Amino acid sequence: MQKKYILEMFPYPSGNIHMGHVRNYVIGDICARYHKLKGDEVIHPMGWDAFGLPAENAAIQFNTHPQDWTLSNIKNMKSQLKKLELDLDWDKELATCKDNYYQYQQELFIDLYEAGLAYKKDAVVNWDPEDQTVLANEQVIDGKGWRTGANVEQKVLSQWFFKITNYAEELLNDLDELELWPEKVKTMQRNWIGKSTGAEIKFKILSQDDQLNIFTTRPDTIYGATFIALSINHRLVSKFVNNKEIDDIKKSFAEIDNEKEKKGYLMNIKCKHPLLDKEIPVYIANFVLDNYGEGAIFGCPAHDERDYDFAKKYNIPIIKVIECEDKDLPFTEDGVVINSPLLNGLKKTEAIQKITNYFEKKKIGNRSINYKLRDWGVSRQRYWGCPIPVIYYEDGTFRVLEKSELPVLLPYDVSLNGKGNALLNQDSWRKILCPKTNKIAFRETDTFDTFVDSSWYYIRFLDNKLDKPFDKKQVNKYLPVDKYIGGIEHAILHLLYSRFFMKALRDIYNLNINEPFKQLFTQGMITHKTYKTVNDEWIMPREVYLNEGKLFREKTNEIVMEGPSEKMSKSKKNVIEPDEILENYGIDATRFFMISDSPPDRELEWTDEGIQGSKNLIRRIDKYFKKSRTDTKHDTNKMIEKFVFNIEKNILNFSLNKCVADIYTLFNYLEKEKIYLQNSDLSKKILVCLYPIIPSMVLNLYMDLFNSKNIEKWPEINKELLIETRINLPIQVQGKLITTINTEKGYIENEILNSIYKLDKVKNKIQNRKVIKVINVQDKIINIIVD
RNA sequence: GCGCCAGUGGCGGAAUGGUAGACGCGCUGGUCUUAGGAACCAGUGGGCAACCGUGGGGGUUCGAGUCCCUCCUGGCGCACCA
Repeated sequence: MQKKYILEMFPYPSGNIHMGHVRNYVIGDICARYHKLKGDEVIHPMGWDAFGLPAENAAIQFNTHPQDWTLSNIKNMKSQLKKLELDLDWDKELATCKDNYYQYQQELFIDLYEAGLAYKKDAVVNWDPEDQTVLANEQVIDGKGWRTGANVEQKVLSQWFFKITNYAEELLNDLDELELWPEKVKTMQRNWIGKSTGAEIKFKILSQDDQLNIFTTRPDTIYGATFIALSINHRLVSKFVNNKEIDDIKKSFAEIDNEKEKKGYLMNIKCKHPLLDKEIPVYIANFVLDNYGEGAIFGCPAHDERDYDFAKKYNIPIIKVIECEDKDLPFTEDGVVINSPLLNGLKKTEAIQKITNYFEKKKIGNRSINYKLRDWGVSRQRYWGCPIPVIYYEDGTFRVLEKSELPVLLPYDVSLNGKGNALLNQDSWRKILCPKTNKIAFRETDTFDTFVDSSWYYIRFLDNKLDKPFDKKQVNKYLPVDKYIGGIEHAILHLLYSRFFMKALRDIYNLNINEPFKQLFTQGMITHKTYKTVNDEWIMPREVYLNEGKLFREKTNEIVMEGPSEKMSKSKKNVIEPDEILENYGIDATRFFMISDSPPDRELEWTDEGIQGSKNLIRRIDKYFKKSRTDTKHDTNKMIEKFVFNIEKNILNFSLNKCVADIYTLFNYLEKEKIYLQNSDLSKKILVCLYPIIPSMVLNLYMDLFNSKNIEKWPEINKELLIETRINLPIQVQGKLITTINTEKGYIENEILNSIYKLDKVKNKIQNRKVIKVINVQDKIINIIVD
């Protein structure tokens, strides 16, 4: 028996499922049911990504407790999922907020710490002022918090980090082996990891016993270096500039739009050019990133756009070291090196090689690889998360707890006021007597980023009752997840963190698994038309009615304007509630529509006509099987074999919209020819194929027709039946279609040509021109070329 | 700016280099009547036609929606990454 681990991204228990969940889980459910019919050992679990801020916010707003709020949401959403009749392994259910999940996460943290993959350091971090917590780099989008949209501030805090950078190279390289991942997601991850190769060059600081390390991808332009620029947070800035000045500079940077304007301050130190007898000025500049390389650059204005802008503004010399016209400056393309004693006449790649070798020989630099990827900051200053199992002593030292001291349970009795971390004020929980040292100690009050929770839940699903995080044998047997289905919004965050976790756990536990998700499928969003009144008020689609070609709002009769179809959102009032749809159209029609109108990886527009069409088809199928059997001369074996073949192929490719087309085609044919199969074996075959898609009605029909609810195995395909013996052969003249003829496969070219030449359409086309060539692609096409 | 993906009827979308538009929605005409959010039948890329049609222009090929070059448009992602 083959194992198939089919997983949909588990939901955050916000209260209600939405149509996006429905689409996601229906796609997964179709796969899971198909594989079960094939006789595979299917794992198809579901759980809850249950820690996180909305619970705290809701608790304050509704005067409840995050735990109560979360658990009641889970209860409600579970009952909604049950209504969708998903074939899930509910005995594997887990919720990350329960101690039988998160205590094992604390164990994993201890493992990571001992393996050197978790560490604590002071760091400049992204602070979300609205959520009052730190965010990882991945969670800051365009300078704003990914959840709140608030402008992120920079703060220095002592934080826990996971050493994801240790795996940068592997995370990058292994993307190549993920053949069943969308190229788009892989590209995004590659960009995020951001590998660049180049050199690190040492610049001596004149009349100081200190030096600068500068990373560059263009060591070939070193002779054109005319300035150095540092980030305001660079080590040497605090060494040579006093705090007041630093603050002033920071303020001046804060006042301008740093993306549009370049600003710099000349420092009173100078560097020596590594190859020339020349002094280079050092600036503090707003455009130097402090978290890339060492936060320092050398500027070669002639061949870099930023450096050029900066040099123009501050009258810094511009020295050409690659041959080009003055008007082309800054010239960033490949060219012949000039003004560079060691490199003149070389092209870019040769020059890079030569100069880097020279640096290494002279010990003034070396080859270097840089990644944009930073270590993952996992501390969050929030109550509703997994406690980090660490204690601090009064002298400022800390100790990571031992596994025997776990679990560190989250206290229930806290007072939440929305200001800061509630755990900080819980001295009864926070303050302990350390059993090892008998000293007073304080628990870590930061909790884990919830992305830590979701980085290993697919492992815990394998056995949610185990008294350790997971069982090695089971992991080796059942991972990776064969099909992982979810939204593309997790392309970087969750999917990169999970890949890191899998690799880290592999190394710690000596597992055989390199990648957590063998195949990734990203389903598209569901969109719906939006409507607004002339006063810019969003209104619900169901309030709108059409009269004489114009749209009006019910009750008020205001004129309504139709907007574009957009992602369903409460603020735009274009949301469709799953519960309502299930009630009005039924489970099968709802499932059907989820796969009908678009390929699953593209947007699906919600339309009333669409869901109604699905319902009509359901009714039609039902009626079809209830018609009494007719004797017929038709041989439907071939037709149905083809149907089985197509459905199988299309389920395996996630081309579920084509399954819908296959179903229509089949029933169109059967009804047109009035072939009613009722309780025959052929009916059985059809129903088995329909079962993954519309299980509810298939079960009922199966019961009616065969007096059983045991759906048979997926039919073996008889390949001989798929072979067509007659074909419609297209006939072309000069590559253009003239006609088609119906003929036996395996015709003899000369024979068939004789009859083709007699066809009026062909004769008219050829007239008395000479046939110079005939291209016969056997059983495919015949193309006659005349002069 | 860089990267990725896409552009096919009124709309959603099908097409291993070999009959473009499967299938659905919508629309048109008709049938039926238990007047329905129903069902059934016929039609539906453009053009009177020869023919023309897959964003535009080139190319490869007997043959291009599909491959190559180039441009345009749209979406997504990244973005002062040294």
